[in-house]
Amino acid sequence: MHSPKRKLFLDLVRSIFRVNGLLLADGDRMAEGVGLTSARWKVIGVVALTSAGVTVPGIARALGQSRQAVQRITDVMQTDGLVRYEINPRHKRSSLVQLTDLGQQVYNELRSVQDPWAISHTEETSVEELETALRLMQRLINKME
Amino acid sequence: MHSPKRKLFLDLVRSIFRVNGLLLADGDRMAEGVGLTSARWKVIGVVALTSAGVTVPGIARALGQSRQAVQRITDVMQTDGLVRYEINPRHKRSSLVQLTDLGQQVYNELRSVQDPWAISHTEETSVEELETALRLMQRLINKME
DNA sequence: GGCAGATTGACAACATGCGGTCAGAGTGAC
DNA sequence: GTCACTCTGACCGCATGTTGTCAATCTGCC
Repeated sequence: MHSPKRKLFLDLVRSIFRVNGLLLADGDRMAEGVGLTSARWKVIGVVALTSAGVTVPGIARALGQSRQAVQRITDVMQTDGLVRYEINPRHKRSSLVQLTDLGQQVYNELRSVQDPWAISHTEETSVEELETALRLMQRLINKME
Repeated sequence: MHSPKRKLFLDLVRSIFRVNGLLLADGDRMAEGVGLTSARWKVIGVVALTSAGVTVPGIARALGQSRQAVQRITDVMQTDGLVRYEINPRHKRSSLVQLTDLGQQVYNELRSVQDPWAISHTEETSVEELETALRLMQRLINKME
């Protein structure tokens, strides 16, 4: 059976692999100026949005990654002074990750680069297209996770 | 300025990261039965489509990856008897990668698992949605690469 | 209180991707 | 032919992600 959807979907899968790689490369270039990497601005984005602090496994769940991978990133970011670990009143071993002043400053700088980048990549794309694509992706996520 | 596109796009980016990870996990599960990994069926797919044989850098360009990454995969696949290197009449050092009989057989098995998987993930999605998403992704690829 | 099961941190092994570098091989302009 | 440039294979180091395991901690149920 020659389903046109099958080919379309596999082409889409290949394009996702490709865009993923290009986004990481683009992200690294953008983050370079502020001393970050793609992996770190993924993490810093989650931390910045939660003023109360977040545990490492919490970040991992938000990103859909393993807690071990996130732990390694946050450990390095602590060494670099971007985040600090605070005592978690609700868990003796699992501390809360919070941005330091430096971390907040870096996040602000990141935003000042990231926002124009995001906008420039959507100039030729309508809101409807973006919504359609996003819905499709979220449907896939729900199916697969 | 609070562009709704900005947030939509960043949400889309996050979903791409997530789907990429889930696809690799799904791919590994699927490929497990036939003794492959995600990285290998990406490569085997390119090789299978070119009966004349392809060079390693050619596969890398097709996948948008570094030739070093592909080289390592094909070296392992040669050891496992899935591909063989043939003399390239047009280049003394860069040989052509071709599927062995075993490789062709594994590719067929892969297809028999991959096709139903692809179709099952598009049941609730229209051709138009798939085309819109694919166009959007390809536009991004052109912008970024 | 006590116990089973889930969560977490720490550590390890491993796969996959990137970039850099070097020397050998092709290519094109002159 | 020669020279500059590009492409290629073979290394290397490194970042990021996965999984597995173990012990400590938390949580919910009895």
